[in-house]
This record gives sequence, structure tokens and C-alpha cells, in this order.
Amino acid sequence: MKILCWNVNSLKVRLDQVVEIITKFSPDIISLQETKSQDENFPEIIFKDLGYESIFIGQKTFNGVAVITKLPYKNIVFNIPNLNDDQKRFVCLDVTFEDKNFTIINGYFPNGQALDSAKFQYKSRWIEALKVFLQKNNTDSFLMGDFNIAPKDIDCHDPQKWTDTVLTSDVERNHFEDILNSGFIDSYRYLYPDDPGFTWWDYRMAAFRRNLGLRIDHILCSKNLISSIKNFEVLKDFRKLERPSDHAPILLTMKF
DNA sequence: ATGGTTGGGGACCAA
Repeated sequence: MKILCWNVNSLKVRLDQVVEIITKFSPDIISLQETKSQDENFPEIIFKDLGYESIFIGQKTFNGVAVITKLPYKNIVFNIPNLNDDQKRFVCLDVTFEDKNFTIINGYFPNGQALDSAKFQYKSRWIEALKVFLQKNNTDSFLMGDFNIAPKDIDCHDPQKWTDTVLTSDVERNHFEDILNSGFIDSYRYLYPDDPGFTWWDYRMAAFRRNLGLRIDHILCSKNLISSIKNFEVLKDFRKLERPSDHAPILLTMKF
């Protein structure tokens, strides 16, 4: 089973690249963040022609998430339960692969802006609600998306420069640890303990060329799936294209 | 500094 995850920073702008990546890798599941696509404009016919169904929730201007899959699915949940939230950042569903059911959780975590801001409080509130949801969804599950958290110093090109800022703060890293402790494993870090594995580079200051990146996009597996983790790739070639997203796609391959 | 959205200029959001 192949799972692809990508913050596209506008699906409209990146549509040809998404079609290209689906054609090239034939993932079973594609999770997108920052589609910036209202539901009535979602290009589901494009994916249907490729043999995929689309499950999506968006809004004007910002946010928006989608799961695109060729697998049978059910039990769709839009938005985190018991969280008062008008931002479209969360979709969860169950898929069936070779007669087994798996839970696919796709989140676009809030950025947080600054540690002392209201947006950071919102980020913490959002993650706390997610943790509650995960307590009952931590078996045969994949939790993926743009976490907007670089979990350790190794996930950051310059930890000293990135102190007391969002994405690297202790508060956010503790949230990430809490999520792992609720029954998940960081599939990339499990396979590659010592490689940074950046997934995001700022558009500015030639950050990609200079490899000034962060690892903030993740695919976590519930612990019962550890022995089935096969391969993980950061598809940096898609960050090299013209008009790229500032995030690279990530691709997890399981043994089943 | 860069890029996307929106709306028709400039502000806001992103990380």
C-alpha cells in the first residue's frame, strides 16, 4: 500500500503536478493540505478519470484538505470532533485494502504564527482536540499531514536560529511527543534515524537551493503497523519544478 | 525577502 501526502499550497495552481505524481506513483491514497479550494470548485472529475474518488472539505482563500483514493472507503469525519473550529483542516475516513480496514487521518495543523499570539493558542487547542480523537483511533491507523512541527533539532537546518519560534518550540515538540505516546510511530524517523529529511523550504532567500529546510510534514503509523513499514521517500524533484509548492510530497510504502 | 488569494490595490496568510 502506498500513501502520498502533500501540502500543495493551492490545488488549482498545482493541479498538473498532482496529476503527474498520481500517474507516476499510483498511490492508493493521496492526502492533500492547503487545497485553498471551495467544495464547488474541487476538480474531482480530473481524479475520477484517473480512477480515484475524492473526499474533500475546503473554504474560501485558506486551508482545505482532501483524501483522494482508489480504495473503498466509509465513515468520513470532517473537522475534529468536539472542537469548535470554522477552519477546514481535518478529514478522516476508513479505507479497505486487501480485506483489512485502515483509518486515514489527514490534518493541516495550524501554523501558530508566534508563540505569544492568539493563533498559537488556537494551534494548541486544535492539537489537544486531535489528541482526544487519536485515543480511539490508534490502531490500524495512519496520521499524516502538514503538522507544522519540526519534532527535533535534526529536523531543522539551523536549530539555534529557530529557537523560541513556531514550528520548533518545546510546546509544539511536546505535543508531537504526546501524539507519538498515544500509540504512533514517526515512519520517516524510524527508517532514517540520522537523515534530516526536510520537507519544506521557504520560497525566499533561495532556501531550497541552500537546503535551508525543515521536516514538518509527517506520516505516522499506529504502533501495530511498525513491522510493515517498508519505505519512505521525500520527493524533492517536485520542489524543483517551476511554480512548486513550498512543501515536497512525501510517500510511504508499506509491505502489504 | 516569495507566493497564493482576492479583487481590482493592498492586505492577509503562510513557515
